[in-house]
Amino acid sequence: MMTHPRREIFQLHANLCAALGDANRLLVLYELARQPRRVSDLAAALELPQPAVSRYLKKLREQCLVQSTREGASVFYRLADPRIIDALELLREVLRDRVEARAQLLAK
Amino acid sequence: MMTHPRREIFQLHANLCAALGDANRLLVLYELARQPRRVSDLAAALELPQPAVSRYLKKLREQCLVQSTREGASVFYRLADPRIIDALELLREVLRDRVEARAQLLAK
DNA sequence: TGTTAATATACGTCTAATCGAATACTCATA
DNA sequence: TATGAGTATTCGATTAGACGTATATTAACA
Repeated sequence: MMTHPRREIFQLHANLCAALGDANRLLVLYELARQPRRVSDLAAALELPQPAVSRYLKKLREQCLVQSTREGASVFYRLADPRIIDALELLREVLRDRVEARAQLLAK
Repeated sequence: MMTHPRREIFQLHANLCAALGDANRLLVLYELARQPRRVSDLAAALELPQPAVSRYLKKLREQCLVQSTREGASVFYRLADPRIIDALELLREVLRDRVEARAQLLAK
């Protein structure tokens, strides 16, 4: 599978997008965009169980969307690249327009 | 589930991203960015079976990423919003830097 | 070295996504 | 209205993803 070199790039691209395709992982990314955080603080802030947050971070790490640095017993995570939020914001604009368009239709 | 209004938005946002999380759907989007196309032309250009392409288009349509207009027996699809490609290109840059960083490490 | 706090992983389960193949639908035209 | 081209959907099977819970790992420090 995926012998075509062009398709391989699209597969990597898709893997990156797929990592963004989960509401909780987006919450994690946006929280980290506000400020770097320890895993436990992240879990507390988002009101999510710690093992779940660790799993989200793992997937985000695998796609190089976040970076981690250990400090003593804790591990701090930060956003790997601000362009990630830029891209997400673009999509959110598209989403907003979509919702508005739907509202317009209903208002008619 | 998903009573929190903030989380609902993130869910919609995630659904949008998830629609981008498939290599073939990305191929479709980029092909449509080049020019609007009929389903069959799209299938031929991408060397993918037509029922598969229709399925990809369906999911993209559900997320308002593409628009369709019927013309006789054919259906033309076009990109719904150029910002989609902008967002994808941002992510592709992140991807490129990631690959380069990996290459740097290997070259050392 | 034993204990505790912090983080990561493993396991079992359940749901959702994907695919190929077959088929149904839609529209124009004879 | 029967036909054919173009498109969409269904079906069954397989695979991947997400979750909660339990447990393992790591590091600091008594």
